[in-house]
Order: sequence, then C-alpha cells, then structure tokens
Amino acid sequence: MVNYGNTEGEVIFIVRQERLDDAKRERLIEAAIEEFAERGFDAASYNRIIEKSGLSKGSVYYYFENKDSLIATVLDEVCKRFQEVFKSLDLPTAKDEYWSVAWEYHERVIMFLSENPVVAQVMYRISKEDARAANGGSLCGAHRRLVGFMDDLLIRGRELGAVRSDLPIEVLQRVMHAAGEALSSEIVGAYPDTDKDLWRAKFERFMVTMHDLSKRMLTPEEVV
Amino acid sequence: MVNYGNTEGEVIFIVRQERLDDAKRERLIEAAIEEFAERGFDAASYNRIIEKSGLSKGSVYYYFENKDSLIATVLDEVCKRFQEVFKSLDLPTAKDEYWSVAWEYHERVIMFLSENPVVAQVMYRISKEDARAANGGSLCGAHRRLVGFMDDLLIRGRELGAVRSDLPIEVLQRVMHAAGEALSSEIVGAYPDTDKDLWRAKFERFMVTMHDLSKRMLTPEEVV
DNA sequence: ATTCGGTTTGACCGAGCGGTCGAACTATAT
DNA sequence: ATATAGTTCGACCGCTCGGTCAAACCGAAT
Repeated sequence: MVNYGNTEGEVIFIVRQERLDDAKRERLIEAAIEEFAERGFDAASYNRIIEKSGLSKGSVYYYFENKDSLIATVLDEVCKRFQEVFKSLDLPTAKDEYWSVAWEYHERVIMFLSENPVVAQVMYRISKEDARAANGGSLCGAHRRLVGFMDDLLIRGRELGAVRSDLPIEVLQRVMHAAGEALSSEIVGAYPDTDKDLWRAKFERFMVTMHDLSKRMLTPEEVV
Repeated sequence: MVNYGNTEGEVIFIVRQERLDDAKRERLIEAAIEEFAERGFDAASYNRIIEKSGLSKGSVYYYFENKDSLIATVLDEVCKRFQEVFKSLDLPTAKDEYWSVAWEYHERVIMFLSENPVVAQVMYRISKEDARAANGGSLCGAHRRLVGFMDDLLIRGRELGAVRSDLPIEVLQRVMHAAGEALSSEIVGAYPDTDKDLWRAKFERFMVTMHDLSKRMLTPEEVV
C-alpha cells in the first residue's frame, strides 16, 4: 500500500516520532481528529489542537515538523481505521454474489461511520476539501484510500457483468459516493439518539434505499 | 420570494447602498465573487476583496456593515443570476412532458455553469459550506433558492406520477444534486477549452448520462 | 559531581485577519 | 465665503494564526 504524502519530511522527525510516548501521541491525534472534524483541515487551528492535547507547543513542534505533517499523520490514522473495516470482506467471485457483498459493504460502512461519528466527520471533510490546492496531495491520496474498496468492488462487479460498462469506473464511484453521502446524512451522527429502535429503523430504511439506488444506477444498460 | 438573511443590519447601510454608484458596486461584487469562488466564504479575505475592487477600506465599510453583510449581498446576486435561467421554463403539466422538461432543466443548468465558471464555483462553495454554523443562515437559505426549481420539478413529477413516491423529496433532491455534481465536474470549468467540438461532445455525453441516471433513480418503483 | 543528549517549556515573532476612526475631501445650500 | 452633510481614505487596533528558539529540565553514563 502506497503511503500518500505521509511524513515525507526530515528524517529526524520520523526518529523522534518513533520514540514518542504512546499516550501522548494518542492524546495529540485524538485532539487533532476532533478539531479537524469540527472545522475541517484548513480552518483547523494548530494552536487549539495543541492546547486541547495538553502538550506544550514546543513538544508538539519537536515531534511534528508543522501543521501539514500532523494532518498527514491523522489522515493516515483515519484511513487505517476505516480500511480495517473491510479486511475480512472478500470481493465477490460470481455475479450472483455481487449484490450481497455490496450490501455487506454498505452495512459495514454505515455502522463504522455511526459508531465513530467524529472520524466520520473527518472522512467527510476529506472528500469535501479534496479538490483544493494546499493540502491537495495528502487529502487526495487519503480520499483514494477511503474509496479504495468501493473502487475494487465496482471493477470486480464490471468483470462479473453485474455492473454497467458504459460509464467510467470513476464516474460510477463518484455518483455512488455522492448518493451514499446524501442518503446517510440523517443517520450518521445520530447514533443511539435516545431511541435505539428508532435508529435501527432508520438504519434499515437507509440500507433498503441505498441498495435500491445502487442497483438502479449500476445495473448494466441492457437489463433495464 | 423570501429574502434569506440578507442585509438585515442597520437601516443606514440599506440607505447608503441604494446611493452607491453602480460601477463601484459591480467592481466590489465581482471582486467578492472571484474571491469566494477561489477560497470559499470562510477562508475568503475581506481585505483582499477590498484591495481587488480598487475601493478603499473605509468606503467599503461605509456601505457594508461587515464581511457577512457583503457575503449576503453576493449570495443574493448569485441566486438571482441562477434563477434567471429558469424564468422561461415551465413545470410539466402532463406525465409525458416530465422528462423533456427535466432534460431542458439539466441542459440549462450545465450551460449556465459552463458559461459562468466563477459563479458556478461560488454555487459549489454554497452547497459545500452549507452545513456549517457561522454563516449557516445565509448559506442555507441561498442553497434552498438554488435548488428551488429542481425541488418544484420533483414535486410536480411526483404529482404527475413520473417520479417515485417512496422516498422523501428532500432525499431525491440531495441524491440528484450529488449525482449532478459528480457527473458535471469534468465538463464545468472546461468550457471551450481550445477544442469546441470536444467540449460539445463531452456536453452531450453528460446530458445522456445525467438523463439516464435521473430516469433510473427517479422512476416509480412499480415500473422498474 | 559533572557532563551531555534528549526532551519540555512558554515567551516571542511576523503576518494577516476583520474591523474602527478621525481627518480630509467634495458638493450643495446659504 | 462659509457651513453642512455625504463620502473617501488609510493608519491603526486587538487578535489569532503557524512557527521559532534559548533556556530549563531530566536521567543515565562517566
């Protein structure tokens, strides 16, 4: 797996980070995730992150060259956590397996996002700020890692004849991603909000809708 | 038409703005549109806008109470320009008219966005920064105005039986908007890029794809 | 007891931010 | 010619930003 723009800086910082106490590292990264979730990467305040982490300014700058370096580290962390979700999910090997794997994928995604609302918000920020210039490199790479499984799934689906071939994978990817975001907005971030049954109902409605839309959008042209 | 959070400030500024020279007003607004397009509303620099407009700081603050006030004015301006596009487009009155009107809508949208790339970028920023808190009011209102026609079209479509009724209009709206954005990304902003025929081809491909996806997503469940 | 590399600290830096304000300018009425 | 109201101007304000740095601290080796 390529390491997109992560920690490309001076070697000295890599050495130092290895020696960094785990507890401190976690406090810093958690503070950063919260800040990025709340404000996005651009508007995030490095000062505020440092303050929230409880470390001193000097210490943080001792381990991380600058704001971008910390961003890269956090992006890597977020990607790792998300990718972990699909480690045990195999791509379909036959056409009639496709939609059940897709269902499982959507289910795992939505559960992960619901159980990790703050991380979810960061992922949301990644796809929103993706296009911009400054952190473009890291963000773009992170975005690619996040949609990696979906990409592979679409490619496999096309090979198996379960997914239309008249549109580029990238277009399908974008539309699916956009639809998923639009649909999941009212479910993610409202996890066990007082009423667990209500959430479960919302969740199941989302799954049905997402599955329905996926099939409609992706099914090969000759079938419709 | 409701005036969403626009120029709610002191009366004195309204009076002054009425007396403001048209040429100066346009220079300022155009500078602001460019800045907002490039950086978004949050990251936009009021100082930079003022500098670009050629006016002095004191003058601008004489006519606009603050940054938010100028943002509200620009939002209003952008909404007006976009809404102008549909003034001569009527909602369908029969089921078999629906898809031709939808086609016409998509065509006009994409033409407007292509011919006004900077304004398009601002509209893009509106929908991206929509969720956030600070300017939430104005941005949210502007967003509603921008998707107003699509909303009406969907509602009418449902009344005519051309659009599915099993999902809330708001969900359909979001998915359509997201799909449109995902699909149009490679065409908007690349208007007459050296090769006019190439762009025309891209445009026609977009129209076909958008229409296909719209039909797939919106068609009532019993038909599929 | 001293030295020394790794680590921690917070005062400090220049830049840019949104916003203020008193002085100067201008045009019209008297 | 003078008074008055509308307008223009840019120096200046307090604040936060990302980032620097000399001094202090600490624990292990000598």
